[in-house]
Amino acid sequence: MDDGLRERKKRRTRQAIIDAALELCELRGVEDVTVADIAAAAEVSRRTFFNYFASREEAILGGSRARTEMLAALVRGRPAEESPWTAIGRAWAELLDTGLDDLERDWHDWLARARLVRANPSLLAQQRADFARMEQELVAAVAIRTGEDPTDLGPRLLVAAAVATVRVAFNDWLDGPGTTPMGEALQGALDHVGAGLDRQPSTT
Amino acid sequence: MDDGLRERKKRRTRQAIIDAALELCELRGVEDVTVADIAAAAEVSRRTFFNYFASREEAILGGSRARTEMLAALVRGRPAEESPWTAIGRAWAELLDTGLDDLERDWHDWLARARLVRANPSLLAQQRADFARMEQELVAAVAIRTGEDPTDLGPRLLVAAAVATVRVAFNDWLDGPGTTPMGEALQGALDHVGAGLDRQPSTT
DNA sequence: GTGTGAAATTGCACGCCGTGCAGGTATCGC
DNA sequence: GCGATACCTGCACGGCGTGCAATTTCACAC
Repeated sequence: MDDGLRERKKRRTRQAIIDAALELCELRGVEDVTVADIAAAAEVSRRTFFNYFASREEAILGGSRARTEMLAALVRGRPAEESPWTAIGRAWAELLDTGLDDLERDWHDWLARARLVRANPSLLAQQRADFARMEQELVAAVAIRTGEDPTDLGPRLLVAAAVATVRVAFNDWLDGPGTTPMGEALQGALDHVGAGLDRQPSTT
Repeated sequence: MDDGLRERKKRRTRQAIIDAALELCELRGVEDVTVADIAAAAEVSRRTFFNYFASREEAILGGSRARTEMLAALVRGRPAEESPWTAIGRAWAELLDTGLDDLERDWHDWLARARLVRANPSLLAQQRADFARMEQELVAAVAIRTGEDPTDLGPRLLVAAAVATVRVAFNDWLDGPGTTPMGEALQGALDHVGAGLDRQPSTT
């Protein structure tokens, strides 16, 4: 993992910026936090902030890339006999179980960020960009599983529908009382959509 | 339609800004066009530009709101016996046929903007915001059709999948040779996804 | 046509964002 | 130790988006 002093310092600085951004936003509201504020709280210069993140929003939503890559890896690791749709659902379950839930703080921060986005539309663009990246990663992962080309329409449609489903289910879960585990909500939505959507309500 | 001099002037100004933005971007590239440039080309002050559009990107992608509302209206107008999924597909076909195709210039500009977005990722955020708005409008329209609540999970999942499908199919069509009409490409993708995605490739 | 109120346009100023550049500082490999 | 290299920092700059007050333009009644 390249554990020189240099790399460790960089990781610490990066995390300090992410933490400072989240904390300040929770404390004072997203709109009242400037890059200069975050940089000061993380004890770096404003210029250094931009060496780590391309925008204020990227720092606030920080770390989504790592989670996305983990999800893609989990999809690639699912048994080959699972359909792509099922594999994506199971991979999400794995991510929620092992990737986040035992790291208490990660899970807490994740929820905090999700609530920030819901409360503040100015972060929506960044979140959608994150979802777009997730889509790309998952298309690649699915294409490897099925032997298709990542530029084929099939896997792209499948993954786009899956990501859209997860996004809606996730937001719905956030609005709810939070009594049922999120994994179940996700799985339910994926089952619902995966079974086909072109049904008359009356034929149900 | 409120045809005072005032309103007509406002519409003309708005359209002048949209046209100037698109033309300058096609001519010099999106990154080399500032708000001041657009304002000058449209013969308004920079400040007035911001009275009409909240951002540079909004002007470049201008007019998407009107199309979205037309699409929602078409969905509401589809026969009640059509499933929501089918209704969305048919509404899109109608929009492509009557809403755009006979207005030659609209269609041309629409394609130009789509190519701008593909060539320049800085516009992606705005395009995604437009799709998000479309999702909201369509959820409302579908909920009216089915008598469901717009906050229910069902219509939101259905519409999210439909919009994602349209987005992917549209981008795929843009990359292709353009020989087959776009309406067919859209319909094919919607049929594919609507039939259900949780299938093993081998069972096809 | 003329006055009056409402609405739109404009210029100005401001704070913030994101980036290129140049010089200083810390780390690495040897 | 000691260059080479990567990183941090301050500075300056252009561009964005907005509040504000002055000014122009339009609508409407008389």
